[in-house]
This record gives sequence, C-alpha cells and structure tokens, in this order.
Amino acid sequence: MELREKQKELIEKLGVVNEKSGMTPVEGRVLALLLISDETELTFDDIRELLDISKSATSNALNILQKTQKIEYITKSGDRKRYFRSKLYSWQKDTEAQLLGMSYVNNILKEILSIRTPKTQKFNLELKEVIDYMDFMQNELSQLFKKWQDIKS
Amino acid sequence: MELREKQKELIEKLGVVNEKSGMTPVEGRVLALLLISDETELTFDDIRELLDISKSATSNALNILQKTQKIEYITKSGDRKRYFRSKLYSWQKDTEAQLLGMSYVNNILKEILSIRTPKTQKFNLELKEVIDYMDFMQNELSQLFKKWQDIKS
DNA sequence: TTTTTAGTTTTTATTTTGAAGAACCAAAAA
DNA sequence: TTTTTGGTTCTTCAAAATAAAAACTAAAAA
Repeated sequence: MELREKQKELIEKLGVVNEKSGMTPVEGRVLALLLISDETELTFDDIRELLDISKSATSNALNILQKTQKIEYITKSGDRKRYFRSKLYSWQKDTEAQLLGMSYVNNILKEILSIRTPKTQKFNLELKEVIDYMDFMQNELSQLFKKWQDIKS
Repeated sequence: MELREKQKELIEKLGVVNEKSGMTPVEGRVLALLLISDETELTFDDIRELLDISKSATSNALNILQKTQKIEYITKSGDRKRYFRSKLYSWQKDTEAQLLGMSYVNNILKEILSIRTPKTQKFNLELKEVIDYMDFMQNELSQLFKKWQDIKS
C-alpha cells in the first residue's frame, strides 16, 4: 500500500491541527491517515508501514485514540487482524464538547467575580460583561445543536 | 502585597485552564493573576513577587501575553514602571476566534473530501455530513456574534 | 506441541520545554 | 559621571514527552 504525494501532504497538515488539540504527532497523523487513506479500514501493520513508525508508537497511538473515542476497530471473520477506522461523527461531538467547554471557564470566571474586592467596580462590571457574553453563547449554542438535530431528522 | 488563600486557589485553577489552551504554566498564572488580584494593574515586580517566579520567567510571560493581545500595560506620569492589566475583552475575542477556528479545520476536511477516491461512497457521504455540520455552525455562529452586538448597542 | 502472528509492555535514547540564574543594557536619578 | 532602576537576553539545567528497539505474551495455525 502506498500514499499519493497529496495524501501525505494532507496528513501532515491535519496532523498539525490534531497536535494543537492535544494529540502527540503520531496520534495526530494516525487519525488523519484514517480520513485520507483510500482504504477507510486499516490494520495495525498498514498504519505502521504507511506512516513509517515503530510498533510501540503505533500501539500506543491506537490505544489512546480508542480511549478518547476517536477511532474504533472491527474484525472480519476468518481474519485475526483488527481493522481500525475513524469514528467520523467524533468530529461533531468534539466540536460540541469544545463549544460547551466554555461553560467550565465561565464558571471559574463567575467564581472569580464573586470573590473580587468591591473596590474595583469598573473592572468587575467588565468581567460581568464577559460572563454575560459567555452565558449568552452557551444558551444559543445549545439551541443550535437542537436545530441541527431537527434538520437532520 | 499578598494574596488570599482563595485567590491562590483560583489562580491555580484558571492557570490550568489557560495551560490547556496552549500557554506555559507561568503565562497561564500571570494572566489569571490579573483577573484575580485586588489590584487590577500590577507592575513587573508585583507579579514576580506574588507568583514567586524569576525575572526571566516574568519577562518572557509578559512579552508573550502582550504579543498575543491578552494583556497590555499603561504608564503613570512620574513613574518609570509599567502597569500591566488584562485586556478583558480578549476573552470574548478568544472565544470567537476559537469558534471560528473551526473553519480552518473544515477547509482541510473539504480538501480531503475533494481528493478522496470515489470508491468509498458511504464514507465520503459521512465526511460530507461532518463538513455540512461545521458549515452550518460557522454560519449560525457568525449570526450569533451579530446578535450579541445588537443586544449590546 | 511448536511456530507464527498480532500486538503489548518495558527499557532506553532523543528531543523539547520550561524556567532559573546571571550577565547585560538603556534610561533616569543622583 | 556614576549609580540605580526596570527590565531583557543568554546560558544552563532538570524534567517531561516522544518514540525507537527489544523483549515479551496470548491466541491461532501448523
């Protein structure tokens, strides 16, 4: 099995994006590979060869990507190998999680506001505005998610 | 100058969140400090002392936070020191940037779809769905940003 | 039962990061 | 002019992350 030049290029590009969201380089490229390869289901060894990485790096990356729900594997009867594939909808879920992750930050900001000295009125008001903004976004976003569900059904 | 126990606690908590968004520990804590300290404008030395970090760590963190538009400084006449403060609205801007950053990923996904083999129809359709979802979100989000502007004016 | 396959775990080496310490520098004060 | 203040830059170091290599293991095949 071989990759076209364009495919290699896109794996690097998406790999970097994946790294920025907290994956190791190998994890990022494995996940990218599963979107880009002509075969959508690849074995341990396919992945190792295509990306030219060691067995341990492959094993670790696959395990972490499974734990974090980004990939899964299937088996084929009469074949001992596992075939790994991208859980495509995880892109949606990740996006949602990211948008909703805002609420964690916002709760910290609320806690900060609640213990701030009352002496810095102007500052506290500005902080309140940020909090209001995030509250607004959270609300509207959860409505958006519902709206998309409706469109899709 | 001294910090209350509760303040220290919140600096650590927000610091960790900041680290997750790509800052170093010191950067994350400096930025948090400027939201949490009773004084909203702190000098180089205030920051160094309050967080008990070295001059170099302080200098580097302040420079990076300025470059990334998260803080700014003012001066006071007859006083050589710089007074650093959080650009509070950067929280809004960052949130927007983060939401819009989706479009970069989405463009990569579109590029991937465009070079995929046509042999994997089902997969390609699923990928298309992810792309459509992200397009939908981007559109709706930019409307939301406008809606907030309107509310605020 | 032995061998092979498919992968995992452990050990080791390499690279990267974060931050300290000290030397350095420019502007203002003395 | 010299000293002090308010930082910046350079060098070094320790710790953490990444991944290679090699040893290991369980299940299936021979």
